[in-house]
Amino acid sequence: MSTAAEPGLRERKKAATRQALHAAAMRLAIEHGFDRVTVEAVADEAGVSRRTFSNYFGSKEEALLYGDYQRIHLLIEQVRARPAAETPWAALTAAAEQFYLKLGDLDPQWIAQSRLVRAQPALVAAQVQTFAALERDLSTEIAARTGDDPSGVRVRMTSAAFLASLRVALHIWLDKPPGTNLWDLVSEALAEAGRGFES
Amino acid sequence: MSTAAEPGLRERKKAATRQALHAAAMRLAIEHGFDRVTVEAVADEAGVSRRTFSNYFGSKEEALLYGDYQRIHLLIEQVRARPAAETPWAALTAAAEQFYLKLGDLDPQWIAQSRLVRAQPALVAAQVQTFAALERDLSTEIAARTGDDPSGVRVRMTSAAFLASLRVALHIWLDKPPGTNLWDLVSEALAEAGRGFES
DNA sequence: TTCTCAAAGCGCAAACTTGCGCAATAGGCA
DNA sequence: TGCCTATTGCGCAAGTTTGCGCTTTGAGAA
Repeated sequence: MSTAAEPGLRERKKAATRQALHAAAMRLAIEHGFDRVTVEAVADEAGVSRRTFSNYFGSKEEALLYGDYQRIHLLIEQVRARPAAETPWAALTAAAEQFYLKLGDLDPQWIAQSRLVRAQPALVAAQVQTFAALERDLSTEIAARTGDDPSGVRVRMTSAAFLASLRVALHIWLDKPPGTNLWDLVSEALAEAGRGFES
Repeated sequence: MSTAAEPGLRERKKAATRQALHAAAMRLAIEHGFDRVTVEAVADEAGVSRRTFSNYFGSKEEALLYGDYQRIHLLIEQVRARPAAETPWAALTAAAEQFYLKLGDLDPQWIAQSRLVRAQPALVAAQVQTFAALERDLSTEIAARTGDDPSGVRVRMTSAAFLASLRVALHIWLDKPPGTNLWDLVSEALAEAGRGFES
């Protein structure tokens, strides 16, 4: 029961199935377009039943966005690795920077394809849920750093503002021509939130 | 085609139906509990078919939260009435204050009942969508005040931070004992966002 | 007033979501 | 090694969501 211990065969299988469903959804969505993909086809492609699909994901959108979920979750874990001396916001922005700079090294072909999928209105809407689902986790992380109450207004707002920065930057990025640098937008959004809005 | 002109009988009927569906959903949810209410029952209560329900709302949650949607929308419109000399954030906080202070005058009985309904996990999750749906509207309002681009990072972030303040305060409020003052929490959240997070 | 058209209500069908219960199986325990 | 229990996969059924097309009705033009 340590922070991230032994996988165990059972959990491995589960993770594999989830990953397979996500990958299958991505593949089919890129190939045939978002709304020409049925849950049945995805489940089929991943080798499980439709019912099992629903045991893993509540909707097609969730399955597609699971990649984003994992990535942001990873980013949140990187926050923990930041020096304890850093303030929460410093740790967050530093983690975001190392995270998004690495993201730039990905296959441009793949980025272009997934961009098309993510621009789908239904997915943009669902993305909000993905980020909101991570607010608790991030609050816990921030509170652990300062020893504050994870449910306090300050902690919750820091968490919300950070995730809102990522989300807003991503939305703006999707509206811009391909090739636009995402980190520049994230960086600008974080700076605005850092500086505050009352001035 | 002025800012808010003649309703027209057609639009009136539409608004009435939407309102009737929302009211019916609230009534039944308060009476029987959120998950014992079917769309069919709501449509029935409002005197339309299930199909028509879906023409107005994408889900039970949306119908329930339509009240919140209207209220926040109203708040956004009140922002427009603030003096042009005020900065965006000053106008937003001032509008929020007059808005939430008036909200305190509502029937405590009704507040207690709707609190129970809103605490439902499915609704808390859906609430995020409700607020996100208003980000564009609010961005337009803020941009109009300063002459900025409504899609700029600063405007979008101001909008997101303001709505996040309302949302986070609301979530915290739902977790607190009944009778807690909502405006106090909103005020604190707005102050945090106003001051910024980097210090 | 009457005609025309677009929007609204709705039935139908296909797809999606979700609680329930049963069968297979991983993992712990004797 | 062999049993016990909780978890996972999945079929089924009830309920929900959504595209399509038909019918009705408000609103503007003739």
